[in-house]
Amino acid sequence: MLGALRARPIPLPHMLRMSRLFLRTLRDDPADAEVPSHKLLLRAGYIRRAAPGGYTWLPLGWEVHRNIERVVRDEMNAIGAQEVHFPALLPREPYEATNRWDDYGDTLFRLKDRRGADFLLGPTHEEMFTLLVRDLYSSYKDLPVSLYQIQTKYRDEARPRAGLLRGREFTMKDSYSFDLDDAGLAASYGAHRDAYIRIFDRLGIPYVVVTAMSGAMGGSISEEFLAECEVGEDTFVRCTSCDYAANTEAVRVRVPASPRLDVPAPRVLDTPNTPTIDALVECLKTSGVSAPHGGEWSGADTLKNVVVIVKNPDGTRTPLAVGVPGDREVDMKRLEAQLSPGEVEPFGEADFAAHPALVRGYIGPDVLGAHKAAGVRYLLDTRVNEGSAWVTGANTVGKHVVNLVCGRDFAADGRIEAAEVRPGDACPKCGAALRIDRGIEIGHVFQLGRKYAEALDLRVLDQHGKQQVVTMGSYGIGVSRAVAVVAEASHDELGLCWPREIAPADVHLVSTGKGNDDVTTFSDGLAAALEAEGLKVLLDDRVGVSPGVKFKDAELLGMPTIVIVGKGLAEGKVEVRDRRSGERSDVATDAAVAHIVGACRGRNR
RNA sequence: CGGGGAAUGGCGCAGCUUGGUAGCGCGCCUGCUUUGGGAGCAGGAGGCCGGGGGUUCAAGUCCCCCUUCCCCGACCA
Repeated sequence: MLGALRARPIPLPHMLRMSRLFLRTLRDDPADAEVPSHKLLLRAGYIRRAAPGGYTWLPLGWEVHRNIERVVRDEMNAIGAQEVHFPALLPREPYEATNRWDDYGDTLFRLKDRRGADFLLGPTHEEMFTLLVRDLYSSYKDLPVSLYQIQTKYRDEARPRAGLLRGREFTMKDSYSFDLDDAGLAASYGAHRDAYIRIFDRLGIPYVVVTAMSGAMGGSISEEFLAECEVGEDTFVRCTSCDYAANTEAVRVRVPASPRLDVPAPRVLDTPNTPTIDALVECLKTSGVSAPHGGEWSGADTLKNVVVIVKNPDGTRTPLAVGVPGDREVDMKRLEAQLSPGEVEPFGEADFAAHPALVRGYIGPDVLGAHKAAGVRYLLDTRVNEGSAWVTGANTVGKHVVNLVCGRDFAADGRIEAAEVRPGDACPKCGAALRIDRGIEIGHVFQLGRKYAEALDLRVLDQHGKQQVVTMGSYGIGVSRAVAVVAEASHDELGLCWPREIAPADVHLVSTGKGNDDVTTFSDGLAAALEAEGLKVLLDDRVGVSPGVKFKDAELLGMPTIVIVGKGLAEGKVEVRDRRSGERSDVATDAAVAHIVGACRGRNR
């Protein structure tokens, strides 16, 4: 009877034995995975989908996750931040006090307990941290302080996708700084920003720091760490000459002053069948009317007035007209970011019916503005600057106005950045051409200011015994997302290639032995010797699995160093391969430990 | 939330058009052979065909509803 029980070798402290590891790799790509990180993490047995937008971490995946946590903790502790841990299940009241119960919209996971009381699953924890500090601290002498946690966060995303890259449950490190004054906040912010740079460098993630909008969080100065990534969801601009980089939502266009052209008085033209900019331009070209700049008419000479509905958090709907150059689309993301927490919706049939002064395709500034005929607030894009001349709708079907000069012939209720940004546009900092790239947000730092402290009454006594509202910073890193981002940044056609800092093991030792031969004995001894040197070893000690399968698995799993003990042993050699470069070398058995340790310590990537 | 595709064993897929015993490859189990690039032979286990309603003598297959997944758009660590 006892003989029928499987032998259970006592594992060395860190040893991962594939014969016992809870792992099943897949030969084929899962059908519902699209992006490389999702496919590979699934195929290599790091994660498994358990719910819409929710993933189970298998042993190797969780190892990577913990390694990333370790790097994050290292660097957070190094700047003096202290770790705490809140519940993920939170009461409604604090979020009510800051209005985020409503402002967060449908993305907030709301639920009720058995008595019908409202709860939420935390999407971020500004409120809880603020309350915690308020409860315990009341003096300037207690500041500054920075607290952080590594927590499971919940967002009821409209569309979870791409595996770990955007789930509804994910792990985030969020930290919060508390300072007495703006200089202190700037220092805390700077410390976090520097720590983030060290963290992402250590994780081997290529990233760009871009200026960002603070969005629904409120606050002012804000930067995002974007991993450059083709499958990323953020679009950002970067200067081809200077160091300017910004999220497209946050780009602030600088338009040179318009030349003071001597533009004739405006006049109305018959422009039949010109509800679109293209049709209008064609019509102008054959109209005999010349453009104020003397050149040929183009879409850039037209002023397009787009009407949208702004849906406010309280449910009310306000129309808004935006004037942009006709050759550019309104970038709804940019627009919405500036109207936050309002949401932008298209102006529908019913809305046109409710505003008869708005003639679709021929809307002009004459009727736009809070106190004009249509009663619609009117904002002009930055590109429509003072003194510039335009062709625009005459508020009558088939008619447009030419030579309408901004400031001279029309005005708006204000300004807004609404027009799309395009590659080649001028950099707001140095004027060189901008390029546009995609990235995925892996970190976000911003100076929250006093919004939360005010809403939740976080004050301390200053040196003069006066109450001062504390100023806060908020800093996030997507930990689970980082796992996918590293996989995205670091793989090839064969599989994953983990940077050494976060790999589940330093060495993947492939033993082609049959269980009771020299190869097996040597492999076990080598693995133990490497462990004794402080390396983590994943030992493929499976018997009856062909070498080809083991090689494929080693490449798929992605440990930085692969050691093969097999037929070379007869000549006293083992093979050492670098997973990333593919570089391989035969090493004498008696030099193997030193060589492998050197390979693992010599480079850190 | 709009538009498009899909859901059949752990994974990849066929079967649906034309209703009638649920199949193939991989993986898994047993035995023998094999052992440096996802092995061979033989024998097995494993499936309320996403869920619910209908039509029918009979539904994986036809009809309706729901859920989930993927892709493209609107939103985020």
